[in-house]
Formats: sequence, C-alpha cells, structure tokens
Amino acid sequence: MRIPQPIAVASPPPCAACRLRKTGAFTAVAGEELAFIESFRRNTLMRPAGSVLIHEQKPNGKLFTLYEGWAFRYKTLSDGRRQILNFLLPGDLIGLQQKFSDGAMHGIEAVTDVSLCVFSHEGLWELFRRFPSLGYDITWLAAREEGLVDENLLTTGRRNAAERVAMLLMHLYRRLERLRLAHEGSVAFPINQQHIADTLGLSLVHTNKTLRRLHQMGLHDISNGRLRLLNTRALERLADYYDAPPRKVPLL
Amino acid sequence: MRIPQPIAVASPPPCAACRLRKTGAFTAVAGEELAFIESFRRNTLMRPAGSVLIHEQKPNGKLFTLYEGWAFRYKTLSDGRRQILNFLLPGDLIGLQQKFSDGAMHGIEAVTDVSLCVFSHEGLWELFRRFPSLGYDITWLAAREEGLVDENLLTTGRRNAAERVAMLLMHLYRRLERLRLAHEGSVAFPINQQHIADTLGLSLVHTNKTLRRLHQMGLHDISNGRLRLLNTRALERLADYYDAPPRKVPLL
DNA sequence: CGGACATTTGACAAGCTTCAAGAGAAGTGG
DNA sequence: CCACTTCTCTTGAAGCTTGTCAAATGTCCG
Repeated sequence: MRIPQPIAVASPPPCAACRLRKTGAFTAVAGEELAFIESFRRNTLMRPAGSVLIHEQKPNGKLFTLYEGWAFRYKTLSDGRRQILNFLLPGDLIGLQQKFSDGAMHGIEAVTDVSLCVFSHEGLWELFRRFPSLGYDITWLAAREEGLVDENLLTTGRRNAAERVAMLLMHLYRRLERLRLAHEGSVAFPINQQHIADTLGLSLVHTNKTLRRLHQMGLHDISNGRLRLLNTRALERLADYYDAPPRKVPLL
Repeated sequence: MRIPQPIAVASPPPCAACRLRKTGAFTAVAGEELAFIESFRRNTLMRPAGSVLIHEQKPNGKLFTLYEGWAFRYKTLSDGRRQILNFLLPGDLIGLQQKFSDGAMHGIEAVTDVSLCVFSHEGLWELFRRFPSLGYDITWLAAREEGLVDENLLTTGRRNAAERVAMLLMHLYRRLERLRLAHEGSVAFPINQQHIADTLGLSLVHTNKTLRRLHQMGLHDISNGRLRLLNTRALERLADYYDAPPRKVPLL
C-alpha cells in the first residue's frame, strides 16, 4: 500500500478570498466587518504536524483561527494520562477559553501540518466595542464549542466502547462533510489509534480491538490515511447519533 | 438523625441589593451597567426541587441567572442513560448555549428549590450593542463554563472511580467556598448518590462503594445533607486536583 | 403503620486494562 | 540499496475494575 505524501498546507489568503467562506458552511460577513477582521488579523502562521500550538502549562494568550489542517485540545494529569477534549477543524477559533477562563488550562497540538490566522491579542476588546455583532459571533462560537465538549462528555461517561467509536466516526465525518472535505464517501483521516483512545477515554489496545470489530462488521474502513463509512445507518443507530440540521456558523 | 427542613429560598432582590455581589466572588459593576442589568431582568422566578427548568428536547430560549439553590445541566441517550454535564451554583448563567449553539441540546433540572433572575430573550443582542463590556462578560462566562466541562471530561475519561469521587468533592467544595457557602468546614450538600454517579459516569452501586471506602479512610463525611472534608490534602492528592487562584467572575 | 425513596452490601458477570510480543510500514544513515 | 531503528497496528492471555442483579436496612412522609 502506498500512502500519499503529506501535502504541504497553503498559507491563508486575504479574508476576501478565504477558501472557507466559499464552502457555504459559514455565515456571510458584510464589507465593513470583513475589512475589520482582515485588519484584526496580525499575520498568518504555519506549523508542522505534532507541534504544540498552545502549551498546557504556560498559556500565551494568542488567538487563532485554524485555516487548514487538524488540531486538538487536550488536558493531562500529572502522571501523564491524557484526555483529548475535542478536535479542531478548519474554521475553528483557537485559544478563546484561555483568554477568558481562569486557570482551566488545556494544551493545543497540531495533528497535521496546519496553517493559522493569528489575531491581535489586545484587539479583542476593541472588536467587542467597535463591532458588537462580531462579539456576539464569538460568544456563539464559545457556546458551540462547549456543545462539542458536552457531547464528548456524554460519550465517555455513558457510551460503551463500540458506541464511542461509532459516535466519533460519525461526528468527525459529518463535520468534515460540512466543510466540503468529503469526497466520494471518504474523508482524509490523519489521526491514529492513540488519538482515538485518548479522545474516548479508552486504552489503546481496547480501541484497536473495537475498531477491528466494527471494521469486520462492515461498518467502516480506515486505510491509506482515509476514513470511509460503509454503513452510516448502522453507525448512527449504534451511537444513538442525531445530527442537527446543518446551520451556518460564524467565522472570524 | 434528623435532617433539617429545606429552607424555602427567597426571591431575588433588586440587583443593587444582590446578596451575591456582596460575597466578593464577582466583578464589581458600575452604576450605568448595573441599571441596565436591572432593566434587562424581566422578572424573578422560583421553582421547586426536581423541576425541569429547561427541557432537553424543547428548548425555550430563556436566559436565567441562578440566584439561590443548585441545578445541573444534563444530556440523556434515547435508552435513558443520563450524563450530568456540570452543576450550576448561585451566580451561574443558565441557557446560553441553548440560545447560540445549534441543536446541541441539554436539559436543566433543579436539585433544590431555586430562585432565578429571568432575562429578556430578545434583549441579548441589545445588551451586546449598548454595553459591549457586558457582552464581553458573557463570553467570559461561556468560556468559563466550557472550562468546567473540560475538567469533567478529563475526570470521566481518565480518572478511576476513587479519583473521580475525590475530584468532585473537592471541586464542589471549592466552588461553594468562594460563594461563602462553607461554614466551619462543611457545606450544604443536596445531591444524592445517583447524581454523583451520573456526573462521574459510574454506576450507582459502584459510586456507593467508592464513597464508602473514602469515608472509611477518613477523607470525608456526608450526613444530614452536609458535606465535610476531613482531609483535603489527601483528597487533592488522590484527585490530582489543583485549584486556580480565585479570580473574580462576571455576574449578570 | 405503610409506601416511597435513598443507602448499603454481597455475589457474580462482563468490559476494559495491562502485559507481552510480533508484524508491517516508514525513515535514516552508511 | 540495505541494515537498523522507530512507530503504528495487531493479537492473545490474564487480571482487575466496574457493572448488574438481588435484597436488606434506614429514613421520611402521609
């Protein structure tokens, strides 16, 4: 089996030409606000796979929008046990809780090569003051991300191993689909089984056996760095998954 | 053992006389903003213990601040398994995600009798427009609550039963302490073992056995509706608990 | 007193973790 | 180009944590 070379990510273009805004997944933004967002953006940044974007112990207060690639938020216990809180996909805002929340620290790590839009740390208050609508949007995004964590908490707290895996596969597939990153029933799937285990609160070995079982049941296939869902109906039933009607999301 | 009668909660007074603002746990609010908050508040409301404040399946878009009593956010699977996402204590804002987040639904139920300040549903946008600082505060609160859920996800995903119980006891005790609801080393503790089990992702029976064990080890005591921590050092060590330096929180 | 509900305990079963080790694929350097 | 290392995936076996079932005790309330 040949695995395709990782394709280098592109640096984000000017906001007016943003690829993400063309997907239809995000709310349209008017001229004046768009101009402000562009001015609010300090610079763009690229980081290789595996790099730590925000250190768990020493937050730097930066604010990003993930433009391309995957990342994840995580927390660790002092003996090294790690829990992934949620995955970050293109369009997600990074570093918000850190600016606000007290001490509740978490790290952020890139799964793939990523490209980011970096926003002015100090400018956030000005954003709220000059464009209350954008402040409203940011609250929207914060509440939405909390909803993701809620869902993950329900999963680790009350679903068994097979249900957890099914849930994760459906959830990620649907999110990627909205971003138009699904092609012919499959999506790029850069995470490994350790990531899945750390997301679902399972051991690596049990995660492997559970994945294997679902694969043998013909529910999915992961190979060559891509995920293909072969029986979404069965996966949804197993996971007790219901997707909300796709609704447009703000994008900073 | 006699358990004291539940004391009927009082209806919230005008914001200027708010008991919570006198605890020192919340950020001070200037005159003009305080007046707006008061005008933004539609009415006050009291609900008995056990009542559902927000239905999981049919959100009503209302926005509250919990003034007195305990409540919790939860999600359930279609077969009835329930996960408590976090507890709501006096000063917490209720119903924010619901207004913003898409479909990620959760219910809210009162643990004790509660009293609430009800805010105008439609007025939220006006709040952002006229008082960006309050909009900023609301984002702060959203990010903070996400931090609580993050912590709970780490707990259910990566801590064992004893660690989970120790974490929950420490966490609730510290939150109540900040609200000046701790007296002589103990706090009112209205939740039962089923609540604890549903919070920690454990079965009722195993929760009971774990509580029993920690009690026999002399770490805590729950009786007469009160929780007393007898060895906070040991509980913190067991739970790998670190509390952030107490920082003032916005209050709407 | 009788009924509803929360707590407690024991026995057993099952799910998940840990330990150990092998196979496959990718990257490195001589 | 090949030996060597590293990383990920895979599998089996054994043991421990946690869940399930069942039933007793205790407490509150009408």
